[in-house]
Amino acid sequence: MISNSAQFELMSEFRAKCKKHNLKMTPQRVTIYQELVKAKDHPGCEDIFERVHKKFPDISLDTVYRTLSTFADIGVINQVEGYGEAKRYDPNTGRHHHLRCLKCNSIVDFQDTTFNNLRIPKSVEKSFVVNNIKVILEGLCKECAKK
Amino acid sequence: MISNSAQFELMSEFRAKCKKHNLKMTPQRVTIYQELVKAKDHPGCEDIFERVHKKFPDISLDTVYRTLSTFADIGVINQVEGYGEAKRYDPNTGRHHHLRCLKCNSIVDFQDTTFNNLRIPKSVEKSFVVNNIKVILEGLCKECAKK
DNA sequence: TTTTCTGCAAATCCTTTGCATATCC
DNA sequence: GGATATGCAAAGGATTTGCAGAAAA
Repeated sequence: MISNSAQFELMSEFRAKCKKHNLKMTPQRVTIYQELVKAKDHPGCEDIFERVHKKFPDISLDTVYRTLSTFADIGVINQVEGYGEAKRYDPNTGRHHHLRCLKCNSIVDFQDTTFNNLRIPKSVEKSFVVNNIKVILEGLCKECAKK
Repeated sequence: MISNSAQFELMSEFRAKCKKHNLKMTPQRVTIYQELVKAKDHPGCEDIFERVHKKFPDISLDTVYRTLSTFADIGVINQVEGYGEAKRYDPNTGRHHHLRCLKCNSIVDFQDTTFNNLRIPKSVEKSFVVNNIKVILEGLCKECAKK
């Protein structure tokens, strides 16, 4: 549960970040953000739309799409797996890790012994059967970093 | 570059796995698999289709979709980020990690100090600007593991 | 008043499905 | 010969886009 003061703080941060990026405060944006903060299930656009729609029957689905995308752009929220992109496949079924460029979407394999030997935390073992550990480094590849 | 003998070995493994899962060997499947093994770019369905199409002009796009999906099911290849699923968002922008259930698609946050303190490998630093490290444990959640 | 956002509708992209025919074992 | 795979066409789901009117700064 989030305390009232924490919620208030989140809300001011949100307003500050919007201001910084010249985003106007609209009731749609506020409602969507509030609904997001409550969510513990890493919801998709449709999920958020359904929840927001109860309080705000006139909101349209594409506003939710646009808003979530904008929020992610300015770092108010994050996108998680999946990325809404097309499926991609890897013929290398051995242990390895990925660099993922956020700009050009390239994925490059790399090896690292520390990452290979990560142990599953005890606390996780009790509630989850882990098949595999993925380590993904997200950022910019050499070419994209130049620009 | 993959040596001829390594390529031959991959091919026998491939045939063995197909046999085990009662998959027939068709020229489409062989061609798709060969094209995949050569790929270093974690291609999508459309990519594979274009490459295969040059050698095999009669192949259809949906065969490629079906085949790649089948290959992933039997573990001949792996799906990587993205998963072809809808976008999902996380209001928690702080450091944390994810458990991802492969069956029900739930994503649950967890904390772990070891994972929090992973260092970016030196070899990576030279060729990549890392924004964030993601650790994702994939497997089955408690409910799905029961079945 | 100017810039930005929203809702609507249409378009686009990715993926799956049903079915008849062709192919593999 | 029997089971399975393929190609075609159509459907389905997710996401984006253009545009005119509405709302925020």
